[in-house]
Amino acid sequence: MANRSKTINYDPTSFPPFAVTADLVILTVRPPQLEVLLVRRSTAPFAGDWALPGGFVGPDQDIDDAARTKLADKTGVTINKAHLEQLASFGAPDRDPRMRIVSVAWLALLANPPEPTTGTEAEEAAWIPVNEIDHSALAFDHATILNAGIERAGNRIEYTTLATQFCGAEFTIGELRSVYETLWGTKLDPANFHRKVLASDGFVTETGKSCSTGRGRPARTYKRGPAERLNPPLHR
Amino acid sequence: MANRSKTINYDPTSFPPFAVTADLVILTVRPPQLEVLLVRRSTAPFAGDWALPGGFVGPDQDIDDAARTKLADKTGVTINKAHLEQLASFGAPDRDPRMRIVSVAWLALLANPPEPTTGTEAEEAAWIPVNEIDHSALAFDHATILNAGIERAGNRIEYTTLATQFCGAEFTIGELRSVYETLWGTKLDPANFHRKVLASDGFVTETGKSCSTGRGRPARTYKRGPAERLNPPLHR
DNA sequence: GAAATAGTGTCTTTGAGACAATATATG
DNA sequence: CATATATTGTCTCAAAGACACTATTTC
Repeated sequence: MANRSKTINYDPTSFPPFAVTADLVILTVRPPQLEVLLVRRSTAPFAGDWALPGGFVGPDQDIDDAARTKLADKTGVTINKAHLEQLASFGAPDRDPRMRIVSVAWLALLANPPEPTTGTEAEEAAWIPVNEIDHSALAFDHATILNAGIERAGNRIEYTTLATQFCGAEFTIGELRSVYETLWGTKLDPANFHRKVLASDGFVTETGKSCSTGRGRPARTYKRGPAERLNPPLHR
Repeated sequence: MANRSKTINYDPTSFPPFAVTADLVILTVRPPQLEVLLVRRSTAPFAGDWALPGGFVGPDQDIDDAARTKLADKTGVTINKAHLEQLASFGAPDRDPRMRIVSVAWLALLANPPEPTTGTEAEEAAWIPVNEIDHSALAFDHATILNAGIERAGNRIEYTTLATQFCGAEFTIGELRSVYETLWGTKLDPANFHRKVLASDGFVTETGKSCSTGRGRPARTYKRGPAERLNPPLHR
């Protein structure tokens, strides 16, 4: 192969190989907590530490397919029921002590996830509230990746309708509001939030039904609307 | 190494290696045109086609360092004079016919760049107006990457002060406006734009000087302010 | 003076946010 | 009834955009 650069001038097949992994920040909202799916590592390095679920990308596997597969593998949730987007790649030379590994990180947003399926694997997996996580105890550079995922999720719901991905098929405006409050760590005015959501074209559509949530007046329920972008956006 | 997944269950050192490249979308604004730095490939595959500048990440090289190095190599511009951020990674198995290559793409924003330094390389390099590019003629999946870069740049300048990266050290409000108009492909009201920029705290700071731009009343000049985020944001 | 660009003033509309008021459930 | 949540109404303030107007240059 010809050189493509003066500064990096070699045959890439001649040096120790890179491996590429797909690592996932899988978030769910259980008000008032934001939770992330973590696995406990059973082997070195970082044996016993919590880590993001992830795995190597196969030789003939598309990188998004690796992410989708891992998501289904860990949560039993197929891609049509969740949101999955690429987050960023992390590739410091020493981020994994075993070999050179570049991690392509993904962000997944999920509603009402089942308990993690540890069945076929030796690893322990669990939903952990993000504010209970000791970031310095996460394996590799996963604390950095987790932070990037949480920040991205908070930003996304400002301009897109993705907050509904954290709700079931039918939900109340109050439930949707608690998603925002959880991700943003703020309290929002119920009255103003209500009006803004209904005014945002295509954000939610009425089901015609109501549901009692325990105390208080029963709320009307809604389902996801056709819009993907929020117009106008919501502000923290 | 232990298995980290049921679905992907092998020793990554045992399969044909991945290579990782850093590919750059280097943009500059020469009103009324947005231009990108492309190199003409001299070898197969895609010999003779235009491609994004890029190169392999070295075995012990941080992925951002590979991007910084390539940027300096191609433009002679050091990182302090430009903005560089990670865009996304592209890793379809067949995106490069030679071998498995995952590309980490980066976005660079530059003002008044020198002509590309083709000196030490055999490759032809040139600034090409993006609306003159035949996307189907770009090598690999670089059309996709280029589009992602242009879209990202347009979004970034809504919420951040990065538009000033396309201006020289001192610039007029009109020059700044033409950056927005070029990236967004719209015309903005000069009066409202002027007021909004000056009202946005820390966006620009006065130099006290003026400059004549040919015809019309000479404009005051400004330099970049301390702010990184735009408050309130600008809208298209 | 005509044309061009810079910069200011002002009015209208829209959305954000505070908060009062009403509606309907549970205990 | 007290309390809690849902939903509607209303008022105020800030920002967006339209656009008239003034300022200062070149030709």
